[in-house]
Amino acid sequence: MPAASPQSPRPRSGSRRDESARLAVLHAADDLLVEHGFSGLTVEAIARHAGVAKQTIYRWWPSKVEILLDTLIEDSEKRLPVPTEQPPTAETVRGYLRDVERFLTDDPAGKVLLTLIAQTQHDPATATRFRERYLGPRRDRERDLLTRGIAAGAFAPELGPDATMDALVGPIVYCALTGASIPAGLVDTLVESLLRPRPS
Amino acid sequence: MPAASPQSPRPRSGSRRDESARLAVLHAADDLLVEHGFSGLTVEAIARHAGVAKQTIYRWWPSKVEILLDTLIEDSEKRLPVPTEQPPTAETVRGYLRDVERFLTDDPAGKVLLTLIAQTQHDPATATRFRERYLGPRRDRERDLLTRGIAAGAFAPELGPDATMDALVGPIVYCALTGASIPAGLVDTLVESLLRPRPS
Amino acid sequence: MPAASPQSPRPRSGSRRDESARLAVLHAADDLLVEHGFSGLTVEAIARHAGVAKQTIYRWWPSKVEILLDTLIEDSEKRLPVPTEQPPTAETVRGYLRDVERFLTDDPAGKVLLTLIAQTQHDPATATRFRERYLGPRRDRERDLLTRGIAAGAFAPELGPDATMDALVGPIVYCALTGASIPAGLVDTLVESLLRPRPS
Amino acid sequence: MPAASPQSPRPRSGSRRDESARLAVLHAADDLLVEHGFSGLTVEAIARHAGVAKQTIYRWWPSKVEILLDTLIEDSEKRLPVPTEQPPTAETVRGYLRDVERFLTDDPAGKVLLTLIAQTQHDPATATRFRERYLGPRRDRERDLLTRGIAAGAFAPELGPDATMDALVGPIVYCALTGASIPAGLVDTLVESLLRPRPS
DNA sequence: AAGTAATCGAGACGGTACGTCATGTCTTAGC
DNA sequence: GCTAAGACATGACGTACCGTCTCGATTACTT
Repeated sequence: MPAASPQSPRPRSGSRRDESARLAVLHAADDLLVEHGFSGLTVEAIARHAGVAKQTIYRWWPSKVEILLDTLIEDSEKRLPVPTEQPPTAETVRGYLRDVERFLTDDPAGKVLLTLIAQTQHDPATATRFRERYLGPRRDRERDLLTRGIAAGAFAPELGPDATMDALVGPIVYCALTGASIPAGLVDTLVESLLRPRPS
Repeated sequence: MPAASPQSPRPRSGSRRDESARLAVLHAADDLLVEHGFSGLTVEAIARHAGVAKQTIYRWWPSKVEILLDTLIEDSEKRLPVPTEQPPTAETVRGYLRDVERFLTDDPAGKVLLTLIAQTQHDPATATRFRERYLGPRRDRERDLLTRGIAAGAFAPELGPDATMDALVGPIVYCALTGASIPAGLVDTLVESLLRPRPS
Repeated sequence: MPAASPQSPRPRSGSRRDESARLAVLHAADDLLVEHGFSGLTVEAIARHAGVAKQTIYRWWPSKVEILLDTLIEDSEKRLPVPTEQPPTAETVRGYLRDVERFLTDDPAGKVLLTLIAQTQHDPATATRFRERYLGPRRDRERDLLTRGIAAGAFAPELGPDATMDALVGPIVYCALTGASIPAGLVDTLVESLLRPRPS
Repeated sequence: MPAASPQSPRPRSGSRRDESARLAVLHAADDLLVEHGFSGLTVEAIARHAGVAKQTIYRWWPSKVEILLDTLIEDSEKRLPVPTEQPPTAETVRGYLRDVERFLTDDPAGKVLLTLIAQTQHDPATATRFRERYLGPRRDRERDLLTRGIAAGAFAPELGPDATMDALVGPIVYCALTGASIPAGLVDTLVESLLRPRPS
């Protein structure tokens, strides 16, 4: 559904930031990315699609990457939360990895994530912002998850928490990036082999 | 080193394809990618840098992605060959993974590989060509490597050869993509945990 | 003198059409035509010379021919008006023909006229536009001039007004096109022979 | 009819100039001019159309204008000869003017003539060559025609022979250039008014 | 008869200009 | 003060021709 419908034009806002314009932009960006890919995601197209002036976009976002970061952060807070159970078990981690798998393959927001990972390769500024606003904070919570599990004796990975997380998530992201379907049993085997759960 | 020096103009070749022009383009593309990133990699810049007419590029390459594919294929044949030892051992695979690590972190051609993986997320045509020309053939040889090792009893992974390869390579690529340094011990642990080498 | 001097950049105009850009383009086109001929009159050169973006030209003019038409119409309204005296005499027509002669040989805008006549031979679309915007309206006023003179009994041409006008103007244009100087007495003889003035 | 038919390729010529290639080029130029106008008359199109290599054209003609000059000269020698009757009468001149009218309006070669007149406005080199090779020689014969008629007492123009010729031919060319049909009675009136034939 | 030279087709080459598109900055005018 | 609208300079896109060049085959003059 297009963000801007002709029959109900968004009322002009006046002097404070227009929340409906903000949402229209985020949704338009999402729609365009899914429909036409990153190449079709031009600022002009977003503006047209959102029924918003280009300048309104440039006023609030320094680049279209930041728009995508905004949508990604909002969406993945909701649909890919890092588990906070106390204490976490191997099953907790396994569930999270399955969520990551589902997010990357089925959720439109997963496409945003993959697109941003891709864009970090093309532009160092994107890389920095992506780490600062998404990867870093998420990794903090992931690290905490593993650390608490280890402390509770739920599992005992050979590697440190960060390296373990890379080893667990890396294959899933890699399959998603290369367009391969995630092999059945991959997540289970990764958890068994790398996390080394302790029998409860 | 620039491919075209003003004082010694490349001799016009005549009616057959000009090999020196081809090399100048490949080197210019490589240089520009490393120096200025993918955004600085415009066809016009390549042409300027290589001392070549734009049309010469469009005559032989349908897009700048194909230029990068050409450089990647030539470079990774030379500097990242899939081992062909008979029979392969766990050590063979470990060595290959270390080569992948080195290729991605130290070799300029590694940047080309990461860039192309990224570009596949932005453009489906690139994804197809990248799989056809690079990923597919390489994966065939990698699968063969694992299959032969399993047959020889050198290792016994839980997963099938393709999934095992994804699980081994995925973390390395993921770290490279996110700009993280590859954790010490990662390769060793992956091999031990996922490949499950048999004592010889 | 170039239309755009670096030390005094044209102020950006904003959301309405930039009149100074329009004039800069018209003058640049004129200058380039006179200095370098029609071959030197590329859109890129006009843009460079006028200190204007190519897109600004394409936004307002569908082709460089329309630019020339604009300059021609503005200039020939000013410097080659069709006489409107009431009633016109043979002397009025003779004066107009001398103005045509002077316009074609001495005025820079005359070169624009000759260039456009030439371009109509190369491009049917130009021919149509040239007739619609220049030749037609002018011929209407010329026809009116002759018709009024005939009605007033000032002259009595054998041919109809249009044919008479062709017979009077044709030789002047032909000489200008072939680069020949207009022969002395040509205008007088044409008026005497073809217009057949009545003694007052 | 195309100059080069696929089923009967022109035999390669060998060491002397290939007459059939020359004719193929001239015909292709003519065809392309008539069909697609001067803009469609590119050297590459001529070469393609004539089944000839571009270099073959550049070997023998310095520019496409010279190709057109060649066709024009050959055609107008045949189909628009300057009368050589001794002595010429007013009727001779009238007949020649009618031939000019027919040539410009009905003959494909007339389009070549108009195109070249046009091109002289765009390129001074063309102007020079056109005068040297076409206009000059033809005017010499036209001048001779009038001079002989005057000497024989057949007519007595007010103006000199050159100016008279301009006054006679100018209107016809002007009408042809502007795409107007030549008005009925124009030629007759021009002859009567400007040539002033003497009763025999 | 062999060697030389000129011609031909084909087409690659370094260029210039084309007309289109998206970028990010700016101004105007309405709310 | 924010908005929609949109003009603007910039610069890359991919295409079409330009005029020069080199190739290998073909043919005719020269010795």
